[in-house]
Formats: sequence, structure tokens, C-alpha cells
Amino acid sequence: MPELPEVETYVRELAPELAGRQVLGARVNWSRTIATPDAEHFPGLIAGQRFVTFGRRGKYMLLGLASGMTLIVHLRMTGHLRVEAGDAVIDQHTHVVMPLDDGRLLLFQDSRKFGRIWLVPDAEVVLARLGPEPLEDSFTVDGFGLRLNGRSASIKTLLLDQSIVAGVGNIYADEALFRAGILPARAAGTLEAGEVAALHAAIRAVLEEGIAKAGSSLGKSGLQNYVRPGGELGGFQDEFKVFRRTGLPCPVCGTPVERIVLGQRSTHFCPVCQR
DNA sequence: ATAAGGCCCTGACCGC
DNA sequence: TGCGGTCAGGGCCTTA
Repeated sequence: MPELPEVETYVRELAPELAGRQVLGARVNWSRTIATPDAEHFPGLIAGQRFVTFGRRGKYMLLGLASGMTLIVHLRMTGHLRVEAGDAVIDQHTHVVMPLDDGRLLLFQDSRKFGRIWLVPDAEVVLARLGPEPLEDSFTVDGFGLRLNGRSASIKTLLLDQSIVAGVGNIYADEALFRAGILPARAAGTLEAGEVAALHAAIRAVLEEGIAKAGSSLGKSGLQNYVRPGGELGGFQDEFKVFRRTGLPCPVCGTPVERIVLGQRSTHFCPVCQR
């Protein structure tokens, strides 16, 4: 699943491909992909726009345009944004086709159709609910602790809440909780100060390691939820300690990794190393 | 305000 | 081999 490290990799690797390129127009094959404006008006509004800046906020890709507008892309589960040759085959999963001024095509593909695209004058309107960026100074131990204080929901559930901290998804939540030695089912408000600090540090560590490995590529047999824009796989899936390792030995103590469901999400942990 | 559950989607997988 | 049922899950929505 594209989470913060995967989206960061996307932005870094797409930037050199798109910098200075102009979009000539768009064909929308699945209208719900376009969140803002509506799919009918999107082609006219994107035509003539030129990419100048590249950023990320949480799991949102921010493609800044010379007009001052921002093309925002959220890949959700299975979205892919890639630049391909002008004669590339447009398959049934390609929901938006944007020809570029160099003859290539910017494609948005998404088999699950959960991904969304916005073209807006003010990106903040779309991003308003997001909590702090975990790798920036605005994400502090104290602020994190305040957000968890008094909450009865499980810490795992709150790590997935993008208003608590932006960019953490199911993979990095489980891996961060393992590294911090905290059981995912713990009520968030019961974490002690030392545990909050350990989790804060673990979140940063797993995200940074994820970025260094260009993200996590996983998928059931062949179908990858995430591949880098150029088609290569990420490498962080080989570093998982607990995620999707149910029944396999904990790399620290050898106890079989357990799986439970929290907040309707698969959750993996070591019952001995995590307390 | 918080917590819990449903919904959107489709490909992979499982059991019969 | 074919087929129906189940699972995966990010973010948003509704309900209590």
C-alpha cells in the first residue's frame, strides 16, 4: 500500500520526469477518480498547465503548477501514476490519460478505483484535516502525547488516523509498534511517557528506513499494490519484522507472530516483545 | 468529541 | 474447471 515512504519515492522519482513538462489535456475514463473539479471540467482546466514544483503531505502527492494551482494525487490502495511513451497501451485500469508536450503520456492507473485526483487553487483545502508531518520538527513527542491522552481507542487505530500523524498506514503502524515494544491493542491513553517517546522515535525510524529502501512492494502473487514510477520494486518488504508474518518467528525472540483485527485492519505483533 | 461500523472497488484466493 | 464467497484496506460517511 502506498504510505508515506512510497509516496515520497513517487514524488522524488517523478519530479525529474515531469519538471517543466506541460499537460496538453486529459481523457477521464472513470469519472469518480477526479474529486475536484468534476470530471467534466477537469480536462479543460488541466490543459496548458506546467509542472514546476513537487512535494508531499502525508500520503498526498502535490504537483505544483506554474499557474499556482496544485494537482493533488492520492494513490490509496492500488493507484499508480506513471509517465509512459505516447504509444503505450491504455488498459482497463487506466482511468486518466494526460498527454504531455514531449509526446509522452502521464497515466493514472488504479485497479481498485479508490485513488483520487484534485486540481485546486489552494491545496490546503484538501489537506486541512491532516496532523503533523512525522519527519518534520512539527511532530513532537509532547504534541503526540497530547493527541493520545485520554483516548480509549487502540494505539494501532490512532496511528492510522491521519489527523494524529500524517502518512502512517497499516504497514508502518505495525512495524513502528513492534520496534517500540508496544502492543497494538493497548488503549492509546494508557501509554506511559517513555512509551510515547519510544513510539515517536520508532515511527520516524521505520518511515526513514522505508524511504531509504524506496518503499514496500507487496502483493498477492504477481500483482503489486506499489511499484516505483519506473517499474522497479521497493525493498522495505524484506525488512518487515511482523507485518504479514503471521505464524513466522519473531526476529527477536522467535515467538510466532500473531494477527488480530483492530479498526477493521489486519494487525501483526509479537506477543512477547510487545507489552 | 469519540468510537465503531459501513461503504467504495476488484483481483486473488479458498473450498466445494 | 467452474463458481460463489471472502478478504484486502485508506479515507470518508453515518450512527450512537
